[in-house]
Amino acid sequence: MSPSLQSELKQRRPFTGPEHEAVVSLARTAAILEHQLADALKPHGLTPTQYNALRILRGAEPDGLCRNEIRDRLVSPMPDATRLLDRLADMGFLVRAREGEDRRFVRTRITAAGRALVDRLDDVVHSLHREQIGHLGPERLATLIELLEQVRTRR
Amino acid sequence: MSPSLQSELKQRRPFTGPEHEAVVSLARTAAILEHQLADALKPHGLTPTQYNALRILRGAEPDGLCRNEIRDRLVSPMPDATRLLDRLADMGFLVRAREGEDRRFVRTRITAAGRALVDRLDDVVHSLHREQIGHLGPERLATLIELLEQVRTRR
DNA sequence: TGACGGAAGGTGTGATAACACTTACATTGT
DNA sequence: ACAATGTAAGTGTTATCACACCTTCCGTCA
Repeated sequence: MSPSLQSELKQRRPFTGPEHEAVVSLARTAAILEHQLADALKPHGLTPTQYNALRILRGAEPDGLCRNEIRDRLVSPMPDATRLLDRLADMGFLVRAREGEDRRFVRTRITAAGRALVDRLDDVVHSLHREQIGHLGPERLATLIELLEQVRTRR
Repeated sequence: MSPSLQSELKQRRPFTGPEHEAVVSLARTAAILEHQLADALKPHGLTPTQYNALRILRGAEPDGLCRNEIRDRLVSPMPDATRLLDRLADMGFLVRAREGEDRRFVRTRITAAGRALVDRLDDVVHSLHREQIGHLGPERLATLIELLEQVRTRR
């Protein structure tokens, strides 16, 4: 067991096992990184999830996406994507319209303002990422990415 | 770049670099694991953060802890620990009292009911952890733990 | 001693997330 | 044709989070 996380959390008793420590370590690391992202985005008036949604919509240009498709592509699963998009629409960063054959679908598209904002944030977020995790270097980054994928796919 | 996460999120354009992929991968993996934990705890009426707080208080027996100490030990940083503890107090899982010399401190202690609940949840959570991440085996777990610690400590 | 800064804790309020439920439309089967 | 089922989206409500501000209390030092 690594003594460091234990002392970080000032836990008296050790973890019940390496699985425990790994899951807690993963949760804590992700929470710290996301908190830093939230701080970086706050001056621009976006939350991490909102930024994520706008990025998804930019990537889906020029076709746009329906609500559930956006929901499924979000990094962290979110019910109630409706009101997430409502807020972004209120801010003028996306527009929605029922169009096409199947009238159940609402096509959501990023606006010019939304695209400009996301483009502007690219540098901010990219440099944050480098700052957060760049010190690992290519080799350890590759290992980390591989391990995380193995966690998700249970391989 | 791993093709898998890209296809998971159905992103058309690739990540801007390994740092980007690693951070997104970390966030997504942690979100999935936490969501599973939330599902496992829901039947017992606790959120992951509440469970975390109760675990901390159990580990701090018999002295208890003050509010800020609990806040700092939480896996994911949380302002407003006051009302987190309020809810747990309302449920009868902890008690608070001003005692001791310095009257600014409020000592928080887990109750018998709270302790019984956390004890009962130990098995649930432990088997969840094994299910979530046990397939990696000791060696890869150790590597993962080490890498995550290096992310946090920027080494 | 008493003014001040800092720390611990709490409160008010708005924003966000989570959950159950409802509406609208499309498809399938009889 | 039309009821049954399934899917997309939205709504109502509650719980929780997050921020700014306030109160109490301790320690320090002029």
